[in-house]
Amino acid sequence: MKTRNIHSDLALAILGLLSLRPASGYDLRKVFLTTAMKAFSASPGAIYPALRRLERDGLIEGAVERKHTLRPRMIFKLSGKGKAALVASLTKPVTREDVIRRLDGLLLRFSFMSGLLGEAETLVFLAVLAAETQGYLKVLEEEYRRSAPGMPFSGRAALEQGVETYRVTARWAGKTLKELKKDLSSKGASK
Amino acid sequence: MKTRNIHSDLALAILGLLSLRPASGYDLRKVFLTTAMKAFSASPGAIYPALRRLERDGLIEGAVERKHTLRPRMIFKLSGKGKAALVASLTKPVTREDVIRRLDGLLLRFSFMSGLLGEAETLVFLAVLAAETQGYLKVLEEEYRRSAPGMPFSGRAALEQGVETYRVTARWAGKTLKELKKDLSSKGASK
DNA sequence: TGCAGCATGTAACCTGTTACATGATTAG
DNA sequence: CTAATCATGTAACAGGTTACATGCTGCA
Repeated sequence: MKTRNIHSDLALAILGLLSLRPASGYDLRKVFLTTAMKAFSASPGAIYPALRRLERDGLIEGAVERKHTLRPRMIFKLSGKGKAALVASLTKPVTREDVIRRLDGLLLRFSFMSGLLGEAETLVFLAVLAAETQGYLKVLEEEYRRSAPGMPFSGRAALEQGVETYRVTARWAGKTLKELKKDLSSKGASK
Repeated sequence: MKTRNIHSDLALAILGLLSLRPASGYDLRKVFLTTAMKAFSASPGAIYPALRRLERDGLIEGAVERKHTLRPRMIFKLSGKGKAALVASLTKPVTREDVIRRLDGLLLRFSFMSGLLGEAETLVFLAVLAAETQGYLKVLEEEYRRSAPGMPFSGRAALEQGVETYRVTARWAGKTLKELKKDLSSKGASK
């Protein structure tokens, strides 16, 4: 069975949220408006077309609720195919490119892993993420060393922000990886 | 004179780079491939159409170099109109929305300010950026306090990454603001 | 001779933005 | 009664991605 791949972060976010509980387009909008997922588009012009595409591809299924009343809602839930596509998307290999240009997407994928992937797979993801982030940090630090002296104030400061951002992310990934490893080994011991 | 506004980060990055020195499409690609601006698309399918649009709108001007040889290059430089549009784009007010959804764009704008804006304007930009980042950090921290206990491991960890990222950015903005203020006052004193 | 790098481009496809539009329900 | 909120959508437009395509130049 060929699982269609998910193209955009918005589609991934929708599938992830629907993996937690069924929801209407409006429910999803509220999540995007009121939680830390504000980083995503909450505009109807993005959400409703995305839902239609996901339904067209068989990744989600909509059911009309309160059919008889005058204000029906479309409640969507993840299909088997949708769950497969979501899991496939979460387990895609992590590349340096992803770390540089799509870090948000990587964090989004990670945020949904607990309910959908085993701890071993989550661990692999985190390990690669930590390594690649650390690696890119080194590259950026080296560039800073070379270039900073000749750069104008604002350019240099902006580069500093980039370095510091990757520094905390690398630290965070390392810390989180350790936590997860501890979880795993304590479970292994109690077995 | 109505200065057309710049729509994408890529267009802004191109104009910013051309404000430093004229360059060909290929030169720009190399910058995107080899410097910290890797975060931008370096694909020809993005850069060349963007250059054509900027030229169409009169923001840049292309001149064919080495016309007589068999391998001509198009060297683009910023026009007066382009510089005006760039300055206008750099001085647009900073909103909370920008901090949440387009932080990269804000940093990009900041990175080009030194040569194009006065220190006073740069200072205003940084002050608002610092305030809004700090403000959103508070919101995220509050959300973490409320939600973290009930969240699954990976969701909570992802939220932590967000909090820590905004924390360093807020700190960075505050620190950079202070540096700039010191610069300004020492110049004022020596006058 | 052949390969890496220079230099530019096109086309199909997908997605997001902005702005507009509609109508129902509920709280004050 | 009326404003806010619920709930869903459409259309024009712009932009990026991927993949493909072309031909030159310098070097080994």
